[in-house]
Amino acid sequence: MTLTQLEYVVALDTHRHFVSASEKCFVTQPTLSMQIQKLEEELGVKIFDRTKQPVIPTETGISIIAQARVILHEAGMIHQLVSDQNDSMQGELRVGVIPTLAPYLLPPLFMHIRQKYPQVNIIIKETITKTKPITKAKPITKSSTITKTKPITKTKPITKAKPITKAKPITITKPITSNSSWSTN
Amino acid sequence: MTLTQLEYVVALDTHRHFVSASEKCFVTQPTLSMQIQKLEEELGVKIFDRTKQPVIPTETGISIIAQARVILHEAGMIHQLVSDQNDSMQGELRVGVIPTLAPYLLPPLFMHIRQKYPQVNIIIKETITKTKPITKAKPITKSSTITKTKPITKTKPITKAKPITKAKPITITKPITSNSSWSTN
DNA sequence: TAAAAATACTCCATAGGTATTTTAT
DNA sequence: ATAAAATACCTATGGAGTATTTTTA
Repeated sequence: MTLTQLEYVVALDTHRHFVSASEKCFVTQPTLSMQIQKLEEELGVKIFDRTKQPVIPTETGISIIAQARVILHEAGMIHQLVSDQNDSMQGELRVGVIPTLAPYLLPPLFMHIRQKYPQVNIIIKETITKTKPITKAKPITKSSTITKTKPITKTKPITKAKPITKAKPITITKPITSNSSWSTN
Repeated sequence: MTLTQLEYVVALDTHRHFVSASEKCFVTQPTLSMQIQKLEEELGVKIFDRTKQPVIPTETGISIIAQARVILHEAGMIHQLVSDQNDSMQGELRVGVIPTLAPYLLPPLFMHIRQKYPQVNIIIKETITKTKPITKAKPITKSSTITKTKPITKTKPITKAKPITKAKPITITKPITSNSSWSTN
């Protein structure tokens, strides 16, 4: 059993026609035909009744197709899950610190946040104790829209602090996208 | 993304060790290693932190593994589903009919039931109108335990009725079993 | 220095394609 | 007669193996 086979089954159920289904899957009719045959053979059940026109799912076929949809959906969630994890933390994080502590507190915090949530823009405000120490920040939203944030390049306090050594470069790893239905990309 | 890859991921999470995991999957260490790398590459995320000993899942890895388990479970349900459909109807079906109608009613009914629910043992009782026409039958249970039923061979009324022609042989189609975790066989 | 994981290659099983035949409208 | 699905055959991608190197305890 392959995710691809399940895709084909769902496509065929949707179109009830081998040629149209195969086109939607960007493969040829024999390919789709063969893969469905293979799955049927593996499961030991006919999924579609080809004697009818248009093709119609069998009794068991109906439940198999339903389950196939579930699986493909769950499979798609994996991609979803990854991009969520990448994008979930984005926005501004405004931090106020008193100058004395800044060099000690900020660098490790910074490194950690930059690595884990590269889309979070940290804004430091050094203040003295009397003024309101922490500015109310814009909420960090879970969003997939790319809100352009200014890159974190040499904010004042950082330059004063101990230089961040061995900071791993923030690599933008783009997943290899495919146009399959269970891929969310 | 492959179901196999997800299997490997789950296995590695379980054993936290490439060699042991690969053994449980009946493949070699490089094979498992490669497939996990491929998946990581496709998703654009490291799933496991190999710098630690034993290997531990990354932040995102944890959620991916959880989802992988869901998918494999749902995939296993397909096999489950098929055997359910085959085995769900089993037991005895006692039918009482008056002799006059028997030849007309029984053959088509019989064929249908034998084809669809081969594990159902049909027991016919021909009676005259006065006696209780339908014997209370044992409930047809949904069970996976194989209760040995007497094969349907030449029950009285059938021989009298019009011979069942073109009855498709009840083929026991055994799916090609594999010992993978998402296969229920 | 032993293990554990990654690489390098080789092989072959099979997904996929092209051409054609068979089977239904 | 025509469209649809199956079959035959070929190609090539990639899953899996063996051998080896790199790497971490």
